[in-house]
Amino acid sequence: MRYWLMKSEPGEFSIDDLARAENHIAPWFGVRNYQARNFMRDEFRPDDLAFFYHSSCDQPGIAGIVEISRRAYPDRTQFDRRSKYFDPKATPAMPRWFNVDVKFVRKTRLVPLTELRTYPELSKMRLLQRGNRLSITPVDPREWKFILGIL
DNA sequence: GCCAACGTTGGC
DNA sequence: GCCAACGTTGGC
Repeated sequence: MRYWLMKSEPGEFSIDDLARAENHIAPWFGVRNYQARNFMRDEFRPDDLAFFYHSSCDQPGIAGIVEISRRAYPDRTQFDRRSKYFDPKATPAMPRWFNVDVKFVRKTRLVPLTELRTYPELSKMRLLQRGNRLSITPVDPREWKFILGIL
């Protein structure tokens, strides 16, 4: 079982939106970065856990915990001409983008990015590395455990 | 709104 | 395959 961190702009999709979703499950669509895609497509497994991170907002930080509930499958927004995630080079026979389904586990207190940066235990965390923009990053089990301890 | 740091594109 | 130009992310 592995741990991850997944970024979402709460204006687009927040932890509360997931909590309100039917069965507490929603697709994590719209990832259009190859590295992030590869993590989801090749390494995500059902039962993996992830921090739900709110980005590009007033208070960026960890907002909740989710569980992967379905293995990667083609992201249907890539085929939708009206979607901002439309990709003309993708075809159903040769899909380019994938998403997983995530299930709401719980909300946490909002742990701000600025707070995360203060802990030496997290100094190696991928999220905190300079210039990191990846919307999906692995989380070391020790880092995961440490963060659970400060919630 | 700014801008650093990346990622992607496309000409050669 | 190189690399300049351009686009995007995301904190501030």
